[in-house]
Amino acid sequence: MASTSAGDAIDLSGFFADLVRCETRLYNALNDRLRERHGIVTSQFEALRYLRDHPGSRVADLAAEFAIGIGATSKSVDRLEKQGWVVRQPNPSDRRSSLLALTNDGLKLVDAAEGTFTERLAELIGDTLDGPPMSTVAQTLSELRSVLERDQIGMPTG
Amino acid sequence: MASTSAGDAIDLSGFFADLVRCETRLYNALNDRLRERHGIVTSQFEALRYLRDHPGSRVADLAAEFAIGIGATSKSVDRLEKQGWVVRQPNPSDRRSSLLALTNDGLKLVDAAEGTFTERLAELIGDTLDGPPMSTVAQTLSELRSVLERDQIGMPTG
DNA sequence: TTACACTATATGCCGTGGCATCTACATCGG
DNA sequence: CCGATGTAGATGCCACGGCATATAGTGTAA
Repeated sequence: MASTSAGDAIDLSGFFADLVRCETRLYNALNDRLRERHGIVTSQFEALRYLRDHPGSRVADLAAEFAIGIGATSKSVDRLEKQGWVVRQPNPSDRRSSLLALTNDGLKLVDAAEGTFTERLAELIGDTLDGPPMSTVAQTLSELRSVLERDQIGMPTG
Repeated sequence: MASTSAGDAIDLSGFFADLVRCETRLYNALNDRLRERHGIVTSQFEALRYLRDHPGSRVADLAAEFAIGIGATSKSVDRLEKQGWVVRQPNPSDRRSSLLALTNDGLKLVDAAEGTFTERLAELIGDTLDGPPMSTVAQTLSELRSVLERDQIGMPTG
């Protein structure tokens, strides 16, 4: 009687624990490598990469992408700006907000860090989990993410 | 030529992004509900549940479970102790460390919060993703977690 | 144009984690 | 038993996010 069409109810707590623990350890491991080689951490790399790939974004766009608060995002941009990797440019169509852009240094940094990031990620999971099961996981997480984003689940207040 | 035996190389960066974003949003959503109903956040719930299920644990055991530093864990235990949910008991076999135990209040709290946690988690993912794909995801993440833990990947220094 | 409601984001205070450091205790070789 | 080395965890300083609040700037309607 194993494996009904709906699947025997999954241990959601266990699943969640595994999800969080994988995320924590991968994030930590990537932080170590990125800090060592480029002096940034994963969250900074992700922000810079997002800005490279989405020119003209505003603070609110970053916040929505990463599901962190607007305030936190603003401070995070302050720090990137202080390092000279990002600039706030006046937004001609709304003076309340700024358009964010990478500097040349910022661009060089992301491009360099991307190699490190990808390589380390492959070491961490590419070599270990491969093939069909991994595809399923990737696709399922992608769907779950879409649903969570569609329903605005887990967006911080500020 | 789709679907070779190793699977066409997965976009690891995309997978990682989905993993992190799902984790963030689920964690935030659970935080909101737990804070509202029990005045704790997910990390505290997880710590209390671990202590309930692993009596006699030490600070280092918590740190290893959650892949956070010993120092951070010590401070986290301070806060739980200050709330009256946990006590440090002298460890008869090693006076450098303490054995951690839940108080009665702590036990009542975890048991109550567990219902909220499980229920909210089911709302968030149980209803959305069900059946075989989800099983595969759960099992694969569980394996990935085991490998990361076996190799001590992503353990903070302090 | 003036008032009012709304929106984008900046800022302050707090909780929490990383990392470095310090201390007490444990352990091992002699 | 003694000194050297190792280990558990406590603590200080910093980075960073949540949340509440403050400040501009925008849009709308009278």
